[in-house]
Amino acid sequence: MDIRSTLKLDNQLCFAVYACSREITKLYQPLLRELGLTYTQYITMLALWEEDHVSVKHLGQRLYLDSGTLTPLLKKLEHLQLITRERDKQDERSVIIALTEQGVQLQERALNIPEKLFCQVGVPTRQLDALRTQLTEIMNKVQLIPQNP
Amino acid sequence: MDIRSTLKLDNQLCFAVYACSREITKLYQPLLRELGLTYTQYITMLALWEEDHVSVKHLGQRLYLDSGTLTPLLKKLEHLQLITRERDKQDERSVIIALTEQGVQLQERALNIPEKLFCQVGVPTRQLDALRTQLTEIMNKVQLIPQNP
DNA sequence: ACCGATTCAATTGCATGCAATTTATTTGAG
DNA sequence: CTCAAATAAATTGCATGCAATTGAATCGGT
Repeated sequence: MDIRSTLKLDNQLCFAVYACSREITKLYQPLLRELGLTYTQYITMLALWEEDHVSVKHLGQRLYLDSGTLTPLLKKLEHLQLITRERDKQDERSVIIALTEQGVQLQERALNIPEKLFCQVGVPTRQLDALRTQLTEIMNKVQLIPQNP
Repeated sequence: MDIRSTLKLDNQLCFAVYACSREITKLYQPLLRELGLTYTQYITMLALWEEDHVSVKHLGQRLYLDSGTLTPLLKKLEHLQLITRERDKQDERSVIIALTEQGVQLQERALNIPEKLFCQVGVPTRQLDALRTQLTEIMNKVQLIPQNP
């Protein structure tokens, strides 16, 4: 087999994941626009609806995002009055993120989003679950790889 | 089942794809740094190594990127002397991207990247191929969904 | 208690992504 | 042929992502 075929775009898992991620994000846009959220803001709200009153660090570990991305994003959500940001009294280094009443209530308007997406894409649940499981497995493998530092 | 469980982060295929994409990109970073390329620049070079002398529009369709992203990125690759950008003589609206000699030769130094990544992640080829196939299927389904305009 | 190492969030700088608009060029209906 | 519509790239503006650095607070060994 030609060694160059290993560099073909359609043979790259990385490209399939990368392109798929962006296309899926675009699919969410019109639904999220109704909530006044961007995709990353939506993902952040998902995490907070599951677990409220968490530190920026904890949120970052959950979302695989660092403070460089989260700090401005959380300031935006604060400005939208969906969350509050307060220094942890026990450890002033940490900032605790908490949902406001508006933030809690927004979940009601988000409840039908997964169903709408599912209907649009039209792929069986079993297949979606299998895909998600495999991606999670890859994630876990990648996590174990020692990084440079 | 609790309807709210459909909003759980770990149940979202979108989040799995989104997070996995970013983690995989990070895995490429140290290898691409040796070539002096960013991840998106690398993906663009992959497309050009397969098919040279293509328009920005064609490249965009291949990579699922628009001119807003590609124009500055291609200018950067031009500055790195890996490609040239020239107006199409037959249709002055188009810009034709072509590899320079340096751009062609860079492929040699990229040939071992897929193998290195494969060894790092340690997931069987069969599984990676299956994953890629499923992602491609989702991509195709998503492509068929009529967009707002 | 002290102080160097560590931790956490914020900041800075750079590179995407993409919607929306603009500019230049081409197309095509009449 | 002519001009409005369509097309391609570039530009603008905004929102990420993330590496690297900074600043404030805490930890921990002595």
